[in-house]
Amino acid sequence: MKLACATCPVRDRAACAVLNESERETLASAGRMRRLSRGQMLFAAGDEDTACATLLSGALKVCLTTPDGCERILALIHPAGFVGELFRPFADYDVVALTESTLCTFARRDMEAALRRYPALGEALLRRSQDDVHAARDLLALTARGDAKGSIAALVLALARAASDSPCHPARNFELPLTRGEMGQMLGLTIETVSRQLTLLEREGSLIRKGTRGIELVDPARLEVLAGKELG
Amino acid sequence: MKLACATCPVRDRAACAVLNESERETLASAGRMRRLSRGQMLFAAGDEDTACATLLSGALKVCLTTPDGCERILALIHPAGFVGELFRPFADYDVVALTESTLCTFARRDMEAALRRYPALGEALLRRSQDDVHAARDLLALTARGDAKGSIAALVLALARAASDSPCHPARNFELPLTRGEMGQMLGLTIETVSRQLTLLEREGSLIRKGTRGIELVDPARLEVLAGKELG
DNA sequence: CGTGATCTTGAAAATTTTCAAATAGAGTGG
DNA sequence: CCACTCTATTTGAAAATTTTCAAGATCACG
Repeated sequence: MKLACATCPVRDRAACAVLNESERETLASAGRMRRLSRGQMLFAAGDEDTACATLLSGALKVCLTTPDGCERILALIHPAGFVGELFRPFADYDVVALTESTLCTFARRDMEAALRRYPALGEALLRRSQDDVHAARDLLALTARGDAKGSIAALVLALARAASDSPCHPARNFELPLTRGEMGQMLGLTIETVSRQLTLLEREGSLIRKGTRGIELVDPARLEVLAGKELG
Repeated sequence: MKLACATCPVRDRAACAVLNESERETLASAGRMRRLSRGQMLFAAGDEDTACATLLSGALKVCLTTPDGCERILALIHPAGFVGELFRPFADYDVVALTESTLCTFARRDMEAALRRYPALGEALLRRSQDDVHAARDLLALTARGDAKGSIAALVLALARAASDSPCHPARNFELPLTRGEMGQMLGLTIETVSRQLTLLEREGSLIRKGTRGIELVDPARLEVLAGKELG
């Protein structure tokens, strides 16, 4: 499917926002729109013909599957996010849709060409890449602190922020895009530990579970304290 | 101190290697050489006049200090590595020398100007930034796997590779650039656990401790197995 | 309204942390 | 060069946390 930048929901937040109309048009002609349903894989680790993509709506996970079959989530991608690795012969990670998602994809060579043609695009991708470094480091700071409750609190807050329209304030009511198992994979905890900690947070009155995926934040401030103010 | 690119030890591996002689000369005139001894801080989190730097020799750690004073190491920087965040008003992390180190530093505005003037430099930094993403994700994959021995094994291997001249093979004998506490800060473990796991690895015959910091790899293959082949 | 997957909960087992000392090392000043 | 001191490391044992194993309970969906 052809791209429709005119109606693109992340038109002025995505990396390509730095391009002018005609530049954008040129780049768009090399791209293709794609729709994924939950669980569908966009790229697989080891793929040779790696591509890259901007996420328009939905959510993706970037994960590593170890030889023994256990999966670890390394990053979440939200709308306007860019995914795919330039300059590398193979993809290193799997990228999978967490929810119904739409994105526009580009062959890597087309993106690399555009990058050389439009220096501003390179700068935009550099900014975005540095944001990825931050995100990975924030997740790192969260993980393995020997404090499961704090990790879960921080993750819930981060997901609440991602679900919110306003950039800083967390949504009060939202749906978790992750299963318990996926939350565990992000934090290095088991499903059972995640479940138990959520139960504890509910008993304490910090949040209320609404069905399996729904969350209502009752006392975000307490979560902040538990989280130790980490994970922007 | 003025830069001496002609004798720079990372002259053709650092980001500035993409510049030609005259371009490099121009950039160099904006930079300053700096020498740090172990424990000295290059940047502190919250600094406003953030700068950036290329490491010529030695090693740096990038770390986050939580409000309650506990420190977490998010990345190690090795020679030819680039450190410092463009495009951000404040530094987010502390950067501290692990060993005697030399580096050349640039004011952020000078580097940003160079980046716009020399698109190839932007591409080089983008590559490097993507490498940082990988490094952070690899560390993430390592951390909090509920398997202290495997984490330590992988970290020792990674440090052995970093200490080696050849890019792929680990050094057989080398000095750890990190204290036990710092290793723990990287992996989310306590000093005692790190120490105990090293003792176990020695008892198993995987390695030999030589003094406090020295390591001889006796059975790297076994470490690989324990590590689960992670952390490039 | 089944049916399979996801989630919750319990209890025992394993691992890690904590607390407390003892040892080894590095650096300093005499 | 040595003794001294301060810091880092190792080790032990108890406490705390998390994982594992095992059932139930719930949910989503056809």
